[in-house]
Amino acid sequence: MEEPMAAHSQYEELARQLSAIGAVKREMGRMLPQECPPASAGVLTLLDRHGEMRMSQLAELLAIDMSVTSRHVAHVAERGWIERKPDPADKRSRLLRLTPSGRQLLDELAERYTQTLARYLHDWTDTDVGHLVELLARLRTSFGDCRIRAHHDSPAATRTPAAG
Amino acid sequence: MEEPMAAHSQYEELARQLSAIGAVKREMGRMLPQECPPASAGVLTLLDRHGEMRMSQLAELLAIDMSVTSRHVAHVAERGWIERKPDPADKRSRLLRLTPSGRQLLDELAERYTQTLARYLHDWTDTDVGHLVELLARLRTSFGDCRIRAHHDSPAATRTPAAG
DNA sequence: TATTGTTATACTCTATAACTATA
DNA sequence: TATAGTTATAGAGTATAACAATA
Repeated sequence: MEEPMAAHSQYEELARQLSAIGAVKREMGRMLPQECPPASAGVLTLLDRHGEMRMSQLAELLAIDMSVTSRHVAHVAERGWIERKPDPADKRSRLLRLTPSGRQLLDELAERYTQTLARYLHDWTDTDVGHLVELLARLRTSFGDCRIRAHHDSPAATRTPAAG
Repeated sequence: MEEPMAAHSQYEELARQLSAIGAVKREMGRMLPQECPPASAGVLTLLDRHGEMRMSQLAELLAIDMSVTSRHVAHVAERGWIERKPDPADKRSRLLRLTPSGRQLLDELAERYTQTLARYLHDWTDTDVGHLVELLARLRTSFGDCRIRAHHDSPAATRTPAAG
């Protein structure tokens, strides 16, 4: 028997846990190689999963403003991990794509992530990890779906609201 | 049938989800009142739950360096949300305690958190929320337990390593 | 006129190191 | 000598606003 819209007694506790999970994120970040901050790893991972894309799409996937995305992309491009090609369909756009060097770095990242988590989560079952992954993904979806309509009337969400 | 130490195929996915959960944290942070950034809310919440404590204890609970804790504490103290009393048992220490004003702000925070989460998680059951809270708490524990031994030999973890 | 992407500026959060005052 | 706490400095991350180039 599930109870949607019930007491909500655990909302404050969830807020607290979300606030405190930053410590775990920071610890994961310390495992990254030099020159590759967490934000860069995020860019590379998304380009690997979703393939070639434009800045605006990447900003949407990262759920951060495009101005911030632009900086992160410049960082990884300067190090040769991605390439930026002009978009033949729209000369304002640039198409982002992983380079072989970037893919090699991703292999390194995957190994470090796996080693780190294997050490910290040695007493977790695959089922536990799967549940957590599933619930985190669902949490992001629940927030994301609302975010579109919540802030402004514009459907493009991760854009600077353009002058006030 | 659970399988501890199995394939670990979902470790990369967990790393990705942890990286992306920042968007949810930021959205929660936007619901906070002026003058009260997320870090201040964390300080107040912990003092409410654990009662009067010293700086070092708070830093340990926040899982951040005491120098950072000092800044956050100064911020909330300047606004009258906590008071810092000298510790009669150790003149170097200061005892932190919520003020009535701070408790009043906490009531406001709880209401905002609850309203925000009730809106975003309207289709979640209490069981779902409980699972997520439980798994996040366990994740922090798994990382925290390792962190003590991982960095240095000293058992006091959240302290600047004192000169190199 | 609107949109894509970049850059400048400011703010939050964190870590390191140097410092003080006690212990 | 070691510890509790503060402050100065540096670095990562993000948001807002102004801008250039193109649609």
